[in-house]
Amino acid sequence: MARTGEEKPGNVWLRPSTTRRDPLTRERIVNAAIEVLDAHGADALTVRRLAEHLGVGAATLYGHVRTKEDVLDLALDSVYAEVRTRDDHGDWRAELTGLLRAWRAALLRHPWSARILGRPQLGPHMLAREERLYALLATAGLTGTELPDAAYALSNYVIGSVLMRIAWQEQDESARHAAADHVSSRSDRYPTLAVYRTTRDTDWDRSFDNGLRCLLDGITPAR
Amino acid sequence: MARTGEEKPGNVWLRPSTTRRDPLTRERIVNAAIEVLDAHGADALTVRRLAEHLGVGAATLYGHVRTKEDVLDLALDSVYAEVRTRDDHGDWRAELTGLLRAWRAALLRHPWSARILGRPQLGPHMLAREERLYALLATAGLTGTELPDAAYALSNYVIGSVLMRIAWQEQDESARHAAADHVSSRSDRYPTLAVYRTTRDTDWDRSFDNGLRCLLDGITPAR
DNA sequence: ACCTCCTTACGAACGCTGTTTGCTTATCCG
DNA sequence: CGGATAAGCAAACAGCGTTCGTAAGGAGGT
Repeated sequence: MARTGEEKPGNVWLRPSTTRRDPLTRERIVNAAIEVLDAHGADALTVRRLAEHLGVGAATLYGHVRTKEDVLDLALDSVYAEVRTRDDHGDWRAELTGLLRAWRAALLRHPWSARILGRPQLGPHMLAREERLYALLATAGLTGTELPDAAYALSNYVIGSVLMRIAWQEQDESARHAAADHVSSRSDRYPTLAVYRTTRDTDWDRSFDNGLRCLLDGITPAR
Repeated sequence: MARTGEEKPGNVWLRPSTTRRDPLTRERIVNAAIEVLDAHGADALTVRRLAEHLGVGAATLYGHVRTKEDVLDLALDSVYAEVRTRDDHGDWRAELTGLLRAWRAALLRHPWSARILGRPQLGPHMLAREERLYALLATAGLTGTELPDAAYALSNYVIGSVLMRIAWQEQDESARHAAADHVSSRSDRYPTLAVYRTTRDTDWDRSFDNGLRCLLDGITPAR
């Protein structure tokens, strides 16, 4: 239809694009997925909606990705890309704290990540973060099984705190009140909870740092 | 049809049951759900399959439960019922360790639980477990914000370790090998991982206990 | 013994979901 | 210009959670 002799100079701008209107790529799919996830949550990401968001038919996505789960895995690794792995404080302990805080913060910025945390991650950014974690623990002087054990403990702690935080914040104000009432109205059965849970407009970040400090204290090798 | 004059003595045993063949209850539903979940995993639990397992139509379930998610929440609380909350070691620390180990073990016994951990739990058994946790920490001498902070840290750690363990064990042998190869073949990019991850036929229980010890060391109030 | 009430059960349908198939369409190369 | 090659996609499929109107069957009054 185009590209004939009657083509006039300047028509480049009229033709859709020299290469098929910007080609669908895995990267574009993942970015669009993250936009949808951030804007409307994990449940809102359906193949059809994602395709629509890309101005594309649903079946087209399957040319670039094998399943929807693939998209989620890629999206999560993209979140891990936000974690700064180099950040020189000199002090290994300060740096480790920074790494884990950044890890947690990145996940909290994308609450839908909680739904995907429960499966093995092997993406490059995720592995880069873990490499950094191991390297810092080595700097700290850990060796043998102590090192993976420490990495395991710290990872568990971060993952768990993200999960609980998101679970708590994703229910609305009224549900939280109802939960608090539920406990305090059964103070006979839950006496200790009734006392301490009411004081629970906690500063999550401070609590996280506190627990992390405890862990790091325990992990530091005996001297 | 029955119950007429032609009814003969002894026929009680032939009639289905005096009260409608044992009535469907929320409890029966939850137990059946756990059976299906344990036997075939989280994905296999569909409303129709659950109904079939109960010898009942799918729509019937909605007379006893508002949504499928309700069933999952109830099932998870049922798992928490397996956690012994009283178990006198005298020593608070030993008891706390026992409680958290039992908590983790119960969840690991039902790997589908990992899919549900990411939402607020308010069931009676879950609350009983948490009350026990708070009570033990109070016994340990914690007060003020230290107490919920410690509970938070310990919970995070348990939840996280369950999640990671299940994520890892749910992929088959070949996938685990592929993952290990993937890392060790990129030892230029992941030097520390390549060294320590290969030694990773870890004893998960020992690692868990190690981390827990670290946490408890850090949590114990200064004297 | 019959009729009525009322709880309980459920087949069928609705609007979704992720994924596959086979055809159409657009671009590139000779 | 023509034929090859790749990309895009409507339609269909099987299955999902959930709703609705209807049917079934024991309880209680007459």
